[in-house]
Amino acid sequence: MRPNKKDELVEKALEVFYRNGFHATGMDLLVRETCVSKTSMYKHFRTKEELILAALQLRDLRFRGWYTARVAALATTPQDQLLVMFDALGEWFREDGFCGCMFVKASAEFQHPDHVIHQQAAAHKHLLLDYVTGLARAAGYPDPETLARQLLLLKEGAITAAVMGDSADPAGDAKAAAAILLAAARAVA
Amino acid sequence: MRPNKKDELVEKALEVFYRNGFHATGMDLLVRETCVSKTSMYKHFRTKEELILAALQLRDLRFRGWYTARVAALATTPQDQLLVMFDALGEWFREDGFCGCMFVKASAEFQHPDHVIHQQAAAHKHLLLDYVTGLARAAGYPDPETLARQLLLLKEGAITAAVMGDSADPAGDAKAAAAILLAAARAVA
DNA sequence: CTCAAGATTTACCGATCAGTACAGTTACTG
DNA sequence: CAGTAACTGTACTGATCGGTAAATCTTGAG
Repeated sequence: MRPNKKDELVEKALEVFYRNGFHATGMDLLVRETCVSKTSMYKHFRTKEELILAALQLRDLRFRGWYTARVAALATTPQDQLLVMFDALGEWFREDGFCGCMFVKASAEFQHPDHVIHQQAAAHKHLLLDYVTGLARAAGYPDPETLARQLLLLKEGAITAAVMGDSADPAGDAKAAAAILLAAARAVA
Repeated sequence: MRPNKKDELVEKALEVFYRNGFHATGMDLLVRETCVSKTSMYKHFRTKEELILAALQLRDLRFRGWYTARVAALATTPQDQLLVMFDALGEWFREDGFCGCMFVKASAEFQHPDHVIHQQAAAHKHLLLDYVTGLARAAGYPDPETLARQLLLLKEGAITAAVMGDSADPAGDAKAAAAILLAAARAVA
């Protein structure tokens, strides 16, 4: 049971779950794609649910890492970062293989709020909210909590729009709206 | 084959799919819940996919009917309706048994953009966009298309937030943000 | 080399999946 | 009443679901 083997399994599972969905992906398929036997798979993860949770955790770390780094690269001041977070979003939308937010999909497939998977998905969103709230506070806005929640509404809405194809440039729409909200929030200060 | 029997089946399927998910709901369960034999079920709908499409169509008609009626009841002018659409949204969130947008969930479970179910889900969102664009145009805003797209970002984001529990009152946050966007759009005119 | 301990594979479990063959039942026609 | 056409219920199909028992292979110690 090499420790890196387990990571490979999670990696592959993440990819397949993201592309295929959770219920629609059977353990047999995962076993086939990872070139590992079923028993070995179940040695690493006692249930499918455990594997899903591991995949979501990896996704959370990776996405938040990429996203915050990208935002930091695109702008230096918290004020500007609140805007370029929508540019980073647009880059994500245009990536090959983009098909929505894994956590939204997870909570859609495991709907019950008490379900572990649903809660882990919600936790990811909460961490993102904390991140944006921190930016808003650092930028000196009054009521950074409300501002962050509203910016996240735009972000989540843009993801949905990107998946459902309502708009040619959902991230751009969101960024324009965000600029208005930011200006208005600043005026109140 | 009474015509109303088919409607009952769609009705029940809609409820179970909404509560349980699509892949997670087997035809056996639906047959059990509708008190109809499997053969009869497959007489009305040749495949599960056909049943899902019928359920989505009913949901589309019903939700848009309810939503536009509720908005019309809460305000008379298009200008005010663009705001109270978020009050109606909040009422929906607080309904018993609310568990997100059926079309978002459908497109999450049937991800491929070419899939019939995905497209039918996208069509619903497009009809809603047309509705809001119409309101924005009637209210006399310049660039009603962009304004409508941005308001819908807030609406979709609020739905996600309501499902994932980021916020105590996502509809209220969205309404406040919408008010700012509306004022800014008016100022440009 | 021998031999035990751990990891891996094969083959399988009962349950459930979407979908169907066929016999039985009903209801309308003459 | 007989005949028939439409409908319904039972019982089943092969495939796949998540998960496992027992056999096989690998490995390191003595």
